[in-house]
Amino acid sequence: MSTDILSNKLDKLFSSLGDTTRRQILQKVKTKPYNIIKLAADFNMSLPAVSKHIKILSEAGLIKKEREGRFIYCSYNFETLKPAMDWISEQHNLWDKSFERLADHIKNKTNK
Amino acid sequence: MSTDILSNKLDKLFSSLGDTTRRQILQKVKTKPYNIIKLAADFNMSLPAVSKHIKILSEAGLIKKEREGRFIYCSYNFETLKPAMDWISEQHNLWDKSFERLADHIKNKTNK
DNA sequence: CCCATATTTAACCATTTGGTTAAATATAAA
DNA sequence: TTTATATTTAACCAAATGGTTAAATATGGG
Repeated sequence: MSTDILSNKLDKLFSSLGDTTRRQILQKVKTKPYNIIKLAADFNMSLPAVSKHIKILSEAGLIKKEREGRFIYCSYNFETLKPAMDWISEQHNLWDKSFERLADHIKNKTNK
Repeated sequence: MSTDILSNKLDKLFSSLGDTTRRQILQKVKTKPYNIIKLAADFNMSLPAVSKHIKILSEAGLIKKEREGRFIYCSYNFETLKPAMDWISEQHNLWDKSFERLADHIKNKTNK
């Protein structure tokens, strides 16, 4: 995957997570799928507002919508979080390396 | 920490990461501190634009600004990523183990 | 077919975001 | 003290965000 497409994915992923309501929606669908009306009932918010949040989560790839009759059930695509996890892990690796550098630096200093 | 303050922190944290330029800035300061002008030089963007991005990262807690004479150096607060990592790690039990290892690792580092 | 229900779209609004250029401020250097 | 340099603030702009209400569009059940 090219870097800019990944960037775009990460942009959508991280910014979709940057909203409390959306993280709460994900918490809700964590255990079982919900339809929009049931989801909206828990947030003091209009149906279209919730619908929009779900659209954003859906476009980020975090939830999957499946129609069953009149209802559309939203479920959690956990695996979509992986690139975000990877990105953060990568920062951690860099952190590790910075510690290593620091350690080397100190080691070199003390050896001289 | 109360839930809504944590929410607000996560909102800032995740949405500050939801921009390619800001993630690139973090990549830049990962190895060594940079001043704004040096940072801006690498992005085809005006100084005030970069300054604003840095303000956002700074308010999210991801970078620390320190003045040295005329320069302000930006460095990476890696440990600020922990709540984001924790949030993601809570999303799926399957991932818990690997994240716990990572979290413990970072916790040990930050506590020293 | 008609009706009720589930969801989305349209139109609107206020605020935020991400960029610009120009002016202001802070500090060091001469 | 004057001047140069580093950074921020001000003022502006277009587009995106997060919400609303009202209308439109499925879909299933009588």
